[in-house]
Amino acid sequence: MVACKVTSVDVAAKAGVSQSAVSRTFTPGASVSLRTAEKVHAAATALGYRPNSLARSLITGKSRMIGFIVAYLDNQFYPESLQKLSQQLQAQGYHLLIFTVDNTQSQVENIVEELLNYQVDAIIAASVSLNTALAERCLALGVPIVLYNRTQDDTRISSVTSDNHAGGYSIAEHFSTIGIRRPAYIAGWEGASTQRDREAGFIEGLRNHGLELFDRAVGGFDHETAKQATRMLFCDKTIKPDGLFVANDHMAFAVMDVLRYELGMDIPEDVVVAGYDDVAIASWPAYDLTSVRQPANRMVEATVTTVLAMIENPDMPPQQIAIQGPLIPRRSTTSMRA
Amino acid sequence: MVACKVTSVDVAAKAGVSQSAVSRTFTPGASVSLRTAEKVHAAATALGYRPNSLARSLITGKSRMIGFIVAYLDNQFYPESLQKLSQQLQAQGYHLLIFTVDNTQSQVENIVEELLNYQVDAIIAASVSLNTALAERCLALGVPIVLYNRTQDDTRISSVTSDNHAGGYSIAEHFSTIGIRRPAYIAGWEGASTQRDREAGFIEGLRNHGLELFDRAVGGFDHETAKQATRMLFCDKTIKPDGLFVANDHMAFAVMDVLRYELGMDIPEDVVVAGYDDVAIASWPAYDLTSVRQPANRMVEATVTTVLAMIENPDMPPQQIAIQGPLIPRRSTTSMRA
DNA sequence: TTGAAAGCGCTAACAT
DNA sequence: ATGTTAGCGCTTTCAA
Repeated sequence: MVACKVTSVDVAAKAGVSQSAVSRTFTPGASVSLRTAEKVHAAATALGYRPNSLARSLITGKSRMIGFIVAYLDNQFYPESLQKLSQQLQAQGYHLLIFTVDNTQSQVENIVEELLNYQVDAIIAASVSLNTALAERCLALGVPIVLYNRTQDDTRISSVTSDNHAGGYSIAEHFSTIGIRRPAYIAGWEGASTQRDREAGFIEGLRNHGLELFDRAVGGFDHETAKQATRMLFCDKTIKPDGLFVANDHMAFAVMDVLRYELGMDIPEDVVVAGYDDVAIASWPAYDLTSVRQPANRMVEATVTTVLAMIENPDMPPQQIAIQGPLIPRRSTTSMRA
Repeated sequence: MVACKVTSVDVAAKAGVSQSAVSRTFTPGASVSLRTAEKVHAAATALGYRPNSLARSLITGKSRMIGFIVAYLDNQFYPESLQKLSQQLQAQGYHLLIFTVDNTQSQVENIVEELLNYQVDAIIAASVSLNTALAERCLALGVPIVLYNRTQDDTRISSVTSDNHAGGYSIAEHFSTIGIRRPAYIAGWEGASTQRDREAGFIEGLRNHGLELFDRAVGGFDHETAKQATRMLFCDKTIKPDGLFVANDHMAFAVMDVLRYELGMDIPEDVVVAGYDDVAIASWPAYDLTSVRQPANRMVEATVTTVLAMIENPDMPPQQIAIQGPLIPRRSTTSMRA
């Protein structure tokens, strides 16, 4: 019943109409009479015909595929974002072509070139930055590109993030309120704009509340590295931090594990811990981690809107969208003593 | 420097060769002289030319895209698998076109149709099953399909799983060894083959060790539902289970949270808990969960090998691969009393 | 090794 | 509303 390769010509023959009639039947908004459409549909169903998206794309110049570049799939924030993105784009008839990178710059370059070969209608780059040459190439080719959870100094590049500076600031404010005296910071990968902005906001917030950074270590957005960073901050120290802002939740969980299970410290009695992202695990009672929410829902919505708008209108000016997220105070910074 | 749409014709003109020469230069294994290739490459670089994958696919009938259907991206096992899959396929010049579903059967159907329109070279379906009609359509179209972490009764469908029956059995064995008397089970979504096999293995293992299932509830592979299931098993009960096998780790974490923080029970003193998958979080000290490892690495390797082999050779017989994974005993089932 | 020519399956003018 | 025709950018015979 189902043939191997059925083309619109086969359907046209069976339905007794022209090949273009078949094409029109499967083109939303084309002018076909009901009678013709019915005949075509009948023939198509009988033959098991489905239009070839690739051939269509070749002509229209639109593939309805969007390239998605992502590096840190072990950080729950990204699978969550990916799922929402995929769902929303799917609803609009777009699909994600996935490219994973290990975040080395050279790899990103090759990946983008390959992406462009696939004639993707746009690129969403999550958790990676593009060098200027690359960005310019996409711009020149007229392929819209939106950074997700990263910004670039180059303002011609659109981006969607949370307000990382404000988020870092609000943690400092919170630390000041609960009486932290020796605030420390565990940084993410230092090449990342999110890392930079969160730290800058935190430092500024501390300063404005009469505090200064007591210590700092680098966790590189990586679970293991974050553990090392924690040990550095606490082992063989006579004076230790009493508050820790960790650049993202993913690392904060590792940090809490080391503090509790290696160093035998109590959170929040001995040290308070705050993270960033508010991923699902943060609210699990085992961690109950104070965090700045990155509203994946709204960030994804903004990304979808921007990307689709840029596809529609290539002359749209680039957008730098920073979405405010609330501080979610939880037990990791809430002493029971009070 | 970089034009908007550069075709092989432009490059040919600039290089002073025929368009086919350009095509050959970019076709691995085609016969081109070094001199021609150099001229072409120079012209291509100058113009910023990149071959159009879509046009190529239209002719070759190979898109080098593989459709990936996935439902449970909040269960860490899937992002982890997705990342590995993407990396390995990328290394072979393939890329994943993502389709997310919320696991309603009707949605899967539409999705597969759409996938086929994109002329994907194969389909990998993670955590979903296909009805027979759908499977037959793919088979008839010659599109290889591999189920990942699911099996189907229809043996014409290839699949890669862990040995779920053996895994469930090994948990029962372990429970027997540590002296569990009232083993209970929290099931996943009951339509899933993994759920069915894990439970069957568990029950059989219990029976062979002189035990029988004390109680059972359904968690549907969902965090919240699993919490409810736990409450059902423990609230208002005079006799409670002393050992809990939860159909996957993702649910087991929710179960442990309820036991500890809602019901004030100690794990493993009051009740032991075991999961399945051995996702990263299982080894975090906050949970330290006994689990059956699903070796994502080897499962992905098997999947890639199978998929690529089927693309190469359409007549390859279907494979049902079940990969053995060890039981990883951790503190959640290891009493300190001993 | 190279170029000319014929399509891959479809859309989009253009006529009718 | 429908059929005819000309490509989209490329690969692949076929001759040379």
